[in-house]
Amino acid sequence: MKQAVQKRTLETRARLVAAAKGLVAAQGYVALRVEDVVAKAGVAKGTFFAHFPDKDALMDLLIGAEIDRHLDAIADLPAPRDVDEFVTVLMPLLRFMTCERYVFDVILRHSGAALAEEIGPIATTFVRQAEVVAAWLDQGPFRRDVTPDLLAEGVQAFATQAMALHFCALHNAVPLDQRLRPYLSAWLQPGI
Amino acid sequence: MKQAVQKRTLETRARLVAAAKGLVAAQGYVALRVEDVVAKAGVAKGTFFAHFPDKDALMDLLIGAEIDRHLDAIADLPAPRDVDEFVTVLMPLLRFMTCERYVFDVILRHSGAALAEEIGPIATTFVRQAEVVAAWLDQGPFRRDVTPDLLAEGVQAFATQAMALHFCALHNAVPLDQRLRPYLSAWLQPGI
DNA sequence: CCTTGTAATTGACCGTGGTCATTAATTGCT
DNA sequence: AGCAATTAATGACCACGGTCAATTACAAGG
Repeated sequence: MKQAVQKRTLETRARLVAAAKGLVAAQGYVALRVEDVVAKAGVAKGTFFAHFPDKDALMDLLIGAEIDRHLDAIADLPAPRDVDEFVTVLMPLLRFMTCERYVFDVILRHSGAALAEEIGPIATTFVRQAEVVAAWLDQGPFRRDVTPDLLAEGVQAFATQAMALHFCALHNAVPLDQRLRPYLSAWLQPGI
Repeated sequence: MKQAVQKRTLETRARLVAAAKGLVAAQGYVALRVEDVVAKAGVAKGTFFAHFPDKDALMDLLIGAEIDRHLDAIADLPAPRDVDEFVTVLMPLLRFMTCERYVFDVILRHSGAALAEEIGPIATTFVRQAEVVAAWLDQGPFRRDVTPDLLAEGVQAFATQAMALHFCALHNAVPLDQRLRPYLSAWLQPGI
């Protein structure tokens, strides 16, 4: 006896999303409160959680949509001919991803990876880890070729890395693209 | 009229940390509640926040300490001679970092980077992004050599990437080390 | 040993995300 | 239209991190 989804349901959901978008446009993502969303949408709090498992799911939706818009703008472009072009094309997307610390955190949480920040104990351990690793690499035999998929994953890894470092107090003097370029040069064009 | 730090202060802090460690050992990191910590330490809730800016700071401390222990075990070892050894040596640390999803999130937050997960809207955009990038890379002129520091940063980026993917429902069938090896091969030994 | 200034502690209180038993609206069926 | 079954909406309630004005413990000077 499965019933079709009610029109009312879609309307409510649309009102919630619209309200959320309005509030985000006005005050940014961090400041978004579920209570404000339901108030603006004119529904009860419980209703929100009947439509979204939690607040993060709404954020996922909103931010995901925005990322999609950027990808739409990128997808049709001709393939970049070098790293500089590559980075340039990617920048608008990366700038959105780093428009707010909170946004980046949400993206991390809903994606899956990370690197070096403030200067708490964990950050310190990362610095140490970097030193240890660097010492190893200084004396090992290393370096040749791979698949596009693997390369693409690598680009994501380095982009994430660059963005993460961008939020680190000690490093955010360097602009994001300047941070990313050497990574991508080394990854995409080793030995040049 | 600056006064020396009181012995009482150190004791209280030590009791808080000890209580927290005990609770973590018993129930893991996610389940840790500030109220439980103060109860076990025998102090009021406010006291906790006189010693730590927030709960995350405590987590930072606990997890950072654990990471340090792993680095201690690693630092004195002879430099690994190939990627396999490299990965093997790194694994205990990475396994700790991924022992709980929550732990990995805390590390991400206190470090700074990320990649591909569950399969919400954002994850979808990451897949798309990967496709777009892959298509580009398929036809561009790429590849050669760099500094140890940059290499170390790359290792961190790929490790994070691998860990992040490890939490992704679609990918966690592959063991972490198997995921990491191709990354590091490609990054450390391009063209081989 | 009191006094006085500072540091440490307390716990009632708040904000905000999330739950759930109850109530209201819809739909399908006859 | 009337009835039952299902789905949507409600809002009082809870959990838990975090705050802060008030209180207590401490240390130094007289």
